[in-house]
Amino acid sequence: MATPSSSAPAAAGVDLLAGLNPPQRAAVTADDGPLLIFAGAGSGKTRVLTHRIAWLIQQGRAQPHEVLAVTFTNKAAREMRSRVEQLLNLAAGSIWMGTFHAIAARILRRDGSPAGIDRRFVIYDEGDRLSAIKQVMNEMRLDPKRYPPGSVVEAISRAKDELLSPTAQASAAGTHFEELAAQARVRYEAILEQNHALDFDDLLLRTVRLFEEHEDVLERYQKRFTYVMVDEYQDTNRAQYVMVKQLAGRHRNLCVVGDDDQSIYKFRGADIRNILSFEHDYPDAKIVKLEQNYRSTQRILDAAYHVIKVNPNRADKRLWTDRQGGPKVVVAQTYDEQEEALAVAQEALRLVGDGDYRLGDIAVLYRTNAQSRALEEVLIRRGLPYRLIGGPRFYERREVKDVLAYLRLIANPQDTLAFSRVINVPRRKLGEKSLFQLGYWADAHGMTPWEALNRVEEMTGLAPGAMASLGDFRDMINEVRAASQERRLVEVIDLLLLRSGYERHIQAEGADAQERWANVLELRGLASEYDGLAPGEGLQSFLEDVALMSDVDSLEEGPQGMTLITLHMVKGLEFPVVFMLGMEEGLFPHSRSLDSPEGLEEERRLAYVGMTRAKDRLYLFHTFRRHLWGSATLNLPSRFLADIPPELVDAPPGIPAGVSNAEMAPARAREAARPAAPLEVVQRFFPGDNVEHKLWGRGKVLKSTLTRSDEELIVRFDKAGIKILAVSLASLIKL
DNA sequence: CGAAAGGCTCTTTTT
DNA sequence: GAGCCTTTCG
Repeated sequence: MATPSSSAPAAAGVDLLAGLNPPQRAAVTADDGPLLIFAGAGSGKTRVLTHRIAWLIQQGRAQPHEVLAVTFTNKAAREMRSRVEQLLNLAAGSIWMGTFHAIAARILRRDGSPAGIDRRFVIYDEGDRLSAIKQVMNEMRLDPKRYPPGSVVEAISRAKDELLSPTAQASAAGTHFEELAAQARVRYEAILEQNHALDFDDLLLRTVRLFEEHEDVLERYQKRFTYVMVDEYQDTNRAQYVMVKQLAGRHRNLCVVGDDDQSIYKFRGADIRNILSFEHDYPDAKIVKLEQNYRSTQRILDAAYHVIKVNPNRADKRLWTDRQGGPKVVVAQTYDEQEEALAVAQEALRLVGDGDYRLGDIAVLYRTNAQSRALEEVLIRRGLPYRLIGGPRFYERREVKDVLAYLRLIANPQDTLAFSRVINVPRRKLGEKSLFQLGYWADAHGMTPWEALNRVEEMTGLAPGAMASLGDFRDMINEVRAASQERRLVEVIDLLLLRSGYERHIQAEGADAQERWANVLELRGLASEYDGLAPGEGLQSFLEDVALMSDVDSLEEGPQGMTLITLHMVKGLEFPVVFMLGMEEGLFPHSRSLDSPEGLEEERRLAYVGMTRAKDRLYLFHTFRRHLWGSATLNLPSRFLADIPPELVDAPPGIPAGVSNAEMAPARAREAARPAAPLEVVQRFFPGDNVEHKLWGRGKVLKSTLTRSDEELIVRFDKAGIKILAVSLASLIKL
């Protein structure tokens, strides 16, 4: 073993074992060799991981640069680094910490050339990848309606996760669609190649291949990393699994931390078997289970346990805590999503009013991003501050992508995707014809569009106006590129925004001009952090970081305001008060998950993740009726609710009853008593019909829409105004 | 050539 | 309801 034995004298410094419980201590101080830490929710996982890293260094078992720590978000990596630095009171900059993708990118940039990878490769994000696939499908004359490009992307991505080569993918194809996807991939890879680009999956796949085919490279990394730690191991995919195996192959000091009950990313290739079969892969592995929870009350833990324990094939474990008792879990039904939102607002205000909590202590979780809308409307109307996590993502906004595309083109003229994104933004009077001409000419001469641009004067059949326009564009990019060699990144961006006309272009946009410009400025602000770097280098690493950035990474400690967030993104966070909305069959568990047992199991884990975010109070809401993509649906309570023992649940303490204002208050008792709506709906009302409603009096039907299970009316009442109502619910009499 | 309107599909989660 | 693509119109 390359490291000093574990009997090395302890270096001076903090007592790293103080305050740790016995299993935590065992994990931190474990001897060399494979180590599996089952870390339940709130069991101090990050603490154990950081203390172990610090311990290894403090004990002299490892130098900082010999440690590799892999996380799933940049944020987690940052936090881990700063905590290790705190513990050791030294700069831990030389520890390799980062996401799988960031680490792979780093390796490929340094050592990818033997595998034919250009040091200056660009990273294609989701959007880039999609447009490339669309282009391919266009060439293949595939109808995007029959074969959704998104599904093709998905299929290719899964194949890469599984480390399948294009050939292997083709022979593994079982359906016509999969065959087409495999074919599309071949062409897609060619485009990537041509653009010196790698997509997310490539980062992992190419690293694994590099290690397979160039043993000397692998060996160097194996020797270097005497200790490898992996966080969230339950969410690793095949490629990540193999990469870890390779890197830790020599010293076998592999420490993985995870919780099979919190594996929620199967849809993007995560394979829960990676953690469940760790013992099988490493028979000499030491296993530590962290089951003491430092977050929630015992009631919340018990409720969560009864939901998760239904899953077969889970490692046996159960969380416990010193925090006995606590309020019961509140389960409540509201009439619809508006009332649900009102219930959240009201209860939040009550909690804050009582002085026990601040709004920042409260999180509202939901299954799908679309659910945040009803909530936002209510919160805005009531003037309650909130921060919405997710939704339209910063790095995927048009203006952000435009500016990034410009920067990419400046950094790498071969990036044809960036080229085509900005060539006519803002408009440069280039029509389809001119651009086709350019592309055609480039192809014919085996050039990239940019190379063709450099010889635009030789092109025949190009309108003089277009030729001038293209020439101007080329000169402008060249000017900014020249500047990028000697000026700070922010100055480069300013010059770009000015000279490209993009600034004027954005400002000229109507309604959202301000917001868009604000986003551009925010990007500029992010770029300013790279001003310390050498010109050119700043641009390079900015693009690098941005490509691997996600929105959770910038999730700051909010000073105030409720947090609105999806169940997926909330993993790893905790809040004193948690509302989970839409606990309904079809929504959660989501209907798309119901066709396979594995899908349902994953939904259940998602429920478990959500429930275990709560420290003190947990509210589970479901609605009787919900607008789902257009029409109204009547939903049954989620099966997960039924799994919670009644003694852990509080009857709704009048939450919905007090909430509904008169106009949206169909008494819940009445609803409950009503028989389920018939499956076959017959239209009973027609525009023009005069009707009478118990509460609202007389009115005239404006519109009737049949949904699968109900008839929905828009009625103008003489006194109460225009209302939308469901025939099955409203007692409506035809006059 | 470009903007506007209309029609279509798809609505789970995202490093 | 939204986004994307196509068609249409100026």
